[in-house]
Amino acid sequence: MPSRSPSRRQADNEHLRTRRDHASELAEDYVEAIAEIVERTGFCRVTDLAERFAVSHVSVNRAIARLKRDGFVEAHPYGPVHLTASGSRLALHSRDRHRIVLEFLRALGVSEKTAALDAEGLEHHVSSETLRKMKAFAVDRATEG
Amino acid sequence: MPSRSPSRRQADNEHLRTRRDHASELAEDYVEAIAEIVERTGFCRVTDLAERFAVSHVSVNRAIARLKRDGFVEAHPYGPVHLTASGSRLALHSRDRHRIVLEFLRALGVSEKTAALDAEGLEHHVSSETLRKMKAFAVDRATEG
DNA sequence: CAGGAGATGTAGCGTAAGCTACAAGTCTGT
DNA sequence: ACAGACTTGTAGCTTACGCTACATCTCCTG
Ligand SMILES: [Mn+2]
Ligand SMILES: [Mn+2]
Ligand SMILES: [Mn+2]
Ligand SMILES: [Mn+2]
Repeated sequence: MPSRSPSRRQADNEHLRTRRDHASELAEDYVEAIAEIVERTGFCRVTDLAERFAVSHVSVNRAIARLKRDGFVEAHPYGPVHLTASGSRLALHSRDRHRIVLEFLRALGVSEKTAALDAEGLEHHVSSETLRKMKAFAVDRATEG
Repeated sequence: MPSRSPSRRQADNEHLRTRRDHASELAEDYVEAIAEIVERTGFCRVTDLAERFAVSHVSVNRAIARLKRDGFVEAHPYGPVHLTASGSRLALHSRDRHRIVLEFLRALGVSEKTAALDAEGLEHHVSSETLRKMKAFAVDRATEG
């Protein structure tokens, strides 16, 4: 008789993939936010991030500690938060992807507010293959009618 | 001078929305899996779920405890897992949404394997508005060329 | 050059999810 | 009917990421 559950390579497990996406999500959102805040205001403080993410400053502190540990940011007590080279690269990558997903949703006809809300979660689960398709679609809709 | 950060309603915070999406994600995926396994094999055991999600049976046990607590499943020691009425409703809803997202990715031209991988994470961040657009797009591509 | 407001840090807590190791139940074939 | 294989349960650990309460620092303003 056939086995109840045919074996499949781990790499093909969708849930594993999703858990991995989530493991890198916080770092991606933080470096993206830090880059944006620095650009806009000159420097990024704990409070800015707390407001951005709608969490307490304590949660931000702990997140920053993890980002430091992972080499994405540099920060000293009572000082502003800076991106490392690695953090900057990740920020650029994340921002690009975020923009493409957002543009794509707009091109699909989703309202501005909904697009912004959905994109924040969606972006972390979009593979490079899907991202390419989204980009092509958005560009298509922009050039043609 | 203008405040460094213009105030915004909490409901508009994208990260808050994303965190809420994640809070309901496990329940959605579990009831969806339970419904599918019951349909296919007649009943759903702890082991089936452990394999499906690629986690240990311990993680499944704890997840089932939470699902019980939240009224989505009924289960007794050493017995199979059943969906409650509430759990069945959630399963149907989740399965519909999952299918639409998957169909949509296919219609976009994403490969079968990638579509399956991406859909598992994406589905939880798709608002009803975006889902409608995705459905329309998929249907469009199916009927026309 | 004090206050005091606001920002930051720390202690301690909670829940969700993951794990290994071990204990105990169930079920099947001989 | 029972041995062994498989399944399920439990104890105890870990990390991520939320929180409140309280302590401390910084920086502006009178
Ligand atoms: Mn995001
Ligand atoms: Mn997600
Ligand atoms: Mn699903
Ligand atoms: Mn899913």
